[in-house]
Amino acid sequence: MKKYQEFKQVDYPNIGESVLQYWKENNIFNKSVANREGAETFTFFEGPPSANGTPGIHHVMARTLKDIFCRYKTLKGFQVKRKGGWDTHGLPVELQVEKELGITKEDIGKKITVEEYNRKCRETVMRFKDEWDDLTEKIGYWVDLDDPYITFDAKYIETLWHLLKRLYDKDLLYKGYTIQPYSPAAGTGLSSHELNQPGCYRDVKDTSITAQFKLKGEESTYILAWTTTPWTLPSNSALAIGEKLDYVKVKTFNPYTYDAQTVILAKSRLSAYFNPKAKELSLAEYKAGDKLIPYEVVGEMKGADLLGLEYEQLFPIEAISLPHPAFTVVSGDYVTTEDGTGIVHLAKAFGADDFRTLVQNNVPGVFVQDEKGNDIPVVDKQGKFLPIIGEYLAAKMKEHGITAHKDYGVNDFYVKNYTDDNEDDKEYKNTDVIISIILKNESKAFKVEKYEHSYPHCWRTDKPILYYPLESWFIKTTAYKDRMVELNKTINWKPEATGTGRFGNWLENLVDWNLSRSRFWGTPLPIWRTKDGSEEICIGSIDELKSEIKKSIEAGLMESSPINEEEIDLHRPYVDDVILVSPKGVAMYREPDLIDVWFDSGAMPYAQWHYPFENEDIFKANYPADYIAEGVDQTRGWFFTLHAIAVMLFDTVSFKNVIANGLVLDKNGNKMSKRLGNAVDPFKTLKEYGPDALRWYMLSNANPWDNLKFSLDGVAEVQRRFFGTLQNTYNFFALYANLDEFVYDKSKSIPVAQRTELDQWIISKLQSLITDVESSMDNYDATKATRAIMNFTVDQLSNWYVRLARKRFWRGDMNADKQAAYETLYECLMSLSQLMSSFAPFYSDWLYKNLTDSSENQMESIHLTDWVGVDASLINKDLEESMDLAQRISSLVHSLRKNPKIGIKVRQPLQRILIPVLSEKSKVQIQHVEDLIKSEVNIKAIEYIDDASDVLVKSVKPNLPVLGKKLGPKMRFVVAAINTWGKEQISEIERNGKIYVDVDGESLELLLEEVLISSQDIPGWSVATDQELTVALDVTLTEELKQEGIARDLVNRIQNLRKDMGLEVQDKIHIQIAKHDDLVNASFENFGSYIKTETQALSLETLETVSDAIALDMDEFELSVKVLKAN
RNA sequence: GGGCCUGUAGCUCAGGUGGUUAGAGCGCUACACUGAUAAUGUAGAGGUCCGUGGUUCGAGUCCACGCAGGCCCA
Repeated sequence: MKKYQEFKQVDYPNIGESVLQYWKENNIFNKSVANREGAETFTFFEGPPSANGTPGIHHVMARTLKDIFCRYKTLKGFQVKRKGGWDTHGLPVELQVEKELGITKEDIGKKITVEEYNRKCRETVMRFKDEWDDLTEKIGYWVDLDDPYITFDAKYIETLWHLLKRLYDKDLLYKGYTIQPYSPAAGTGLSSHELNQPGCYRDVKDTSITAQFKLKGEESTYILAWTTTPWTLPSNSALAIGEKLDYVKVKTFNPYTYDAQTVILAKSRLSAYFNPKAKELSLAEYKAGDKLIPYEVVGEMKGADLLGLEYEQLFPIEAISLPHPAFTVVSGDYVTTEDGTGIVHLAKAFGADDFRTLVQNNVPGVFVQDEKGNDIPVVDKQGKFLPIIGEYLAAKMKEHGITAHKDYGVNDFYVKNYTDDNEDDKEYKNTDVIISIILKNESKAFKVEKYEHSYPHCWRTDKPILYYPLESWFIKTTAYKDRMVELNKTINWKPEATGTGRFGNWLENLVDWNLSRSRFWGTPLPIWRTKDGSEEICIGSIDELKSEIKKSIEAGLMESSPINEEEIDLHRPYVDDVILVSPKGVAMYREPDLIDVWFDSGAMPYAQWHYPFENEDIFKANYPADYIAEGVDQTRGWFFTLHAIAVMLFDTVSFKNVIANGLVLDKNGNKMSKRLGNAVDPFKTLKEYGPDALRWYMLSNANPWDNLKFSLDGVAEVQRRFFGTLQNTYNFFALYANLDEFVYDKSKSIPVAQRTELDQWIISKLQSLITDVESSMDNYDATKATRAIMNFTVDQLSNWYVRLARKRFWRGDMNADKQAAYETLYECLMSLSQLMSSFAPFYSDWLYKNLTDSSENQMESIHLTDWVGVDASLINKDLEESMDLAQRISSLVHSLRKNPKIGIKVRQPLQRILIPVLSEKSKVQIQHVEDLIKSEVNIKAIEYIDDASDVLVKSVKPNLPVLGKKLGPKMRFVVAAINTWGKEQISEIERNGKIYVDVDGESLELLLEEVLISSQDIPGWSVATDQELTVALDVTLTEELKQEGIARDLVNRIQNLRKDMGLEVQDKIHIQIAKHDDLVNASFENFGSYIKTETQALSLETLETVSDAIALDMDEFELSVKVLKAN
């Protein structure tokens, strides 16, 4: 019975499936958590995905990255609870439902009730859960899928309400407004997502005005500002300049009224406003009506010089006059001179930049008061001017005799075409045009023209949108900005720059968090208000809601509770039907907004455990997280909301270590998309390559925080090179271990110190590998860890250890040396299975089982084992250096042998190599591995050349890093001098430890350690060198060497014959050979026993002739040979 | 427009604190090995280190300005 299973070929996908099955049947994941009960916790937070779409290959990346550190920490002895989660709210779900039902947002409440709509959302959002779970399992992402948190769950929402109330109680929740895209035609705000719908941005021709703002206290001097939205001009309350930009003062005439005037604009915009042909014209000779308007630059200044200048309000309407510092010049960092005048007109209500700039400068905006005393803009929500402006414009039309396609009443001044008036009417004039004409007539317009630009439109009504102030609820994150910045510095970000740069800068420029969303499917804002806004209540729990409902029913405001007590649902429409009663006995209605879904996910550390209503102990043991990982696109999303809530409410970080991973692109570096057809199907890839190679490829190919150019060829390469090599190594072990009936038994194993140097070396290398993997993983660097494991497996273990030790496994019967080889290889494979288990969880477990099937005290799975750390006593750096020399020397000899001038194949033994040694130490180091080198490159002896021999030629070069610090600019002279040195100077510095060099008449002392001495040549020999190492090869072929070469050739040919005959490794043979020339005959005579041993021949006969012989091609000649299988 | 990331061989990527001749794997070419064999080894060819300036005795590495691609935000 075979102790170690052997495999002809390996079906990696099948390993994945069968190991997965085994895990399920034996509950391995649960055990891996349960086994660590009572141990220190390592906390991981799952950033919830949304299951309303199918998972892609990038999710394999993200989920693998999450998985590996949890597995690693489990091995290290921590208990790692990982609760899965689902993100279920938000616009994408709503849009998908609307698409499927063929409805729009307007239809909600009309064609379909909110109740039905939300039920549909609830169904849709988990549609692909099964597919997600399937992928999660198949890639080996261990996370609790049976009891995940779900953001639409009433308990989950209850925690959110609790958190919101805590914010409310700290005065961090307030109602304000912000400038948002708004569709007057649809009467709703638009999300940036809606704005990014194809076709939203359209090229339109709008009337643009360069308006003239008259400076106070100066005669006819104007600042020019350009706008594509003239209707915002009545709301102007400041002008912005760029402080570093250059501006000019120009004397000229108004092109419409021909009045003499002085204007100010950016210097680089001169040519856009003035015809160069007019430059030579004299101002004095100008006559009103002349087409070419002369101009003269009369002053120049920086933007900073303009700051604080005051000007007259453009539309002097009493009701909208403002106190100082309105109508002054302020600084705006976004001002450019790409178009316009380099001066930007600011209207607080109609631009986000405008709003921000004016708030920063404490400049009031143009607003009027409604009946409640609230500020409202002069444009109403239907998109038309309030009568207060309408009256003014209507009066001005009359005054200037302006006629249009219709009679404009005070309520007709829509700022965009929301009326469906016929724009093709010859007399058609919109509000922008009317404003332009008024300004032209009043000498307040410098230039009016049609301007084509891209402007966003409402995707539902096709009408242009407005940027408009909308009411919103905010979290006052700015109040905690400094603390957030401070605590962020304690977070270990991978990569670091995302933490300091992208996230750090974001925190530095923090604005208050706009929580409000005007939608249907999401967490409702738990705030109820009286109609006049004077009283309000924030509800923080279901119990509180119930008791407030009770009060309200008692007060007679509701007949019964709209909330189903049996099955509590806190969504709309039920909460909207709840009317509460204020302390003064007034009815309170819920603020209709839903909250930003990012609050949902940012609250998961608390809500996943229904804290503080339940599970306080679990929460406390698992907060904050030790580790999280998500895409870098989440920086201002999940990473921020986690951080913000934690800092504001708990004064702590939410996570201590975080990896922000990059994107998965296609192999050409393009974004993957289903539409373009370059998306990689994860299920198909898994089926073809299995989970381990896929995971390994993704981790090892590039750092996770860089974008990954995903290529199936890369996966195949990992599979072949790494897994294939490892599998070959295992198979090699299994084949011979089974033949020798070797079974690993630690208690009987030979102490490492008694094994060969090769064994000691690979064990030492293995310890170094463990150190590397540990430190990489402790530093959240999986790429380094996987690369180190690969290098060890392929280069050290397989291509050096196994290759050199091969014969020990198959020659002769079981003995101590053989046992040591088995044990060494076995120990390496066992260690590898644990080291790689985090990254390749399936294959490693399978390997572990194959290695331990016949062992008595095996664990059920590698994932249930304890981490076997480094045994420092087994590290032998000296030996590692020796072996490194052996590898390099062998490589040099190989390169010499295949040099065209020499051309002697490895099978032909050679007498000796010569190695110059500069110190006794390096000589001893090489001597340690002499036998290995000799057998590897097939030479009989190594001879050393040291100072005592006169054939050694040394060379010297400067030790630049050392000398540079000492000499600085004198370096190159000294370097030049050193490069001319010969034997004499070298021996002088070696003898005295120093030497003097003349530079420019100055004598400089150079020390021995400031130069590097190496041997580079042996006169009369072919040498090969690699850095300080030099090897010479003796190519003399003696008779005996030739005979041995022939013998080896024969062995080689007979081994081929054996294989062709289909013989098993242990089969014995008889050999008959026909005699050839003297050299060949002598070879068989002298090396007969060697040939017999190697080929497992019982006899070797040399005969005059051999019947039924095969002609063996020996390159230079042929031999008649017959091989018979022994009985 | 702003912030951040990336740019090194045909491809995928390494290249502490600046140091003489910039590395690995894949691919390619040649050779070798043939009891790990649908494997493997060795060697070779292949580079304006995105560009331009600067700092320095010396720059792939540090600084500035650009270019190209990407992400996020306006």
